[in-house]
Amino acid sequence: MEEGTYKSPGHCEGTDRDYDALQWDTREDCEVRQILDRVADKWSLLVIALLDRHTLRFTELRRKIDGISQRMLTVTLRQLERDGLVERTVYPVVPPRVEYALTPLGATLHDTIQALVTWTEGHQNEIAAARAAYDAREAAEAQARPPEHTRV
Amino acid sequence: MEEGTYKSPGHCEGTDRDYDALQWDTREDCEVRQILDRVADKWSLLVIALLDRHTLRFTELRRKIDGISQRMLTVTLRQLERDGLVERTVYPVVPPRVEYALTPLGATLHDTIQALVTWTEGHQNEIAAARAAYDAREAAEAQARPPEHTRV
DNA sequence: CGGAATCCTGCCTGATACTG
DNA sequence: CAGTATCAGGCAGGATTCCG
Repeated sequence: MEEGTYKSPGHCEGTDRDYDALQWDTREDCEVRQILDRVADKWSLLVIALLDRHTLRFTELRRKIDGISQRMLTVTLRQLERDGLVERTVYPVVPPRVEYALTPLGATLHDTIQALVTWTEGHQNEIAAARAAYDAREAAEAQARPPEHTRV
Repeated sequence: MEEGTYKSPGHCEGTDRDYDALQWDTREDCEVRQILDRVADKWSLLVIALLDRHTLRFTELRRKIDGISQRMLTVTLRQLERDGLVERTVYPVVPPRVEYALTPLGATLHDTIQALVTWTEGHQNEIAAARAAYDAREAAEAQARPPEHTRV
């Protein structure tokens, strides 16, 4: 990331204006897709969710977000900071102390993200059931299905 | 992906019960994290957002979601179907016709996701401004910063 | 403690060919 | 059309090391 290098994964030069309903994907300033990719990021979402009002230190975040590598936490925090969603405060003390907190903008996003978390918590049982049903169906079909050209 | 192989990226055996505030990350049935990773997926989010009431065919989704590979669309749709969020209907006609639509459960998720999309659309300018400010600050610091051990 | 730098692996994309 | 299969190439991300 040199400086302001938007690599723009989405093309942006999408000239297909035959969209009738929704197609904010590529067009519509094109930035929406880019921001959405950031916001809809696995790690970003967790960081935003955790920074609900209390500030957290780097290691605290690392510990709370099980499975994240220190590199990805760094990268994620930098991105969120650049996007103006998270504020990074460095205290020039002997053991370095860096605290992260949501900016006012980040706080508004937190509400939305929290809704997503709440939804997930409230529907995990239904999803688990759907998965079980799907897997059972799959297994049954695999059973009944003749081994077309399964070989071996 | 053999059949029901939950590889469980999150450990689940997290025994650190020193969490005081939020730590739904690893514990709390542990499934929340897994589902959240699915829901907070770049492609899943776009698919759900696009399937707002109208059903869409495979190719239609592919065309609307610029940048997605056919493989990832297939994978994403399968996962969403397994999670009971998307329903896949196959019409046994000569040119195969497969339609995807949100299930009732998926529709409830759509509302939440739509809120995220709306937030993004409504704040893209602020984010763009924050990025510009951040980049300018970075550039200024890089300018003023002495080339410590830059070599060459 | 909070990173930055490096290496290295694995997944994703993109292209192509083949089914039903 | 709606996939599945395969291979090449790139890059995102994990693990490790070292520095302020």
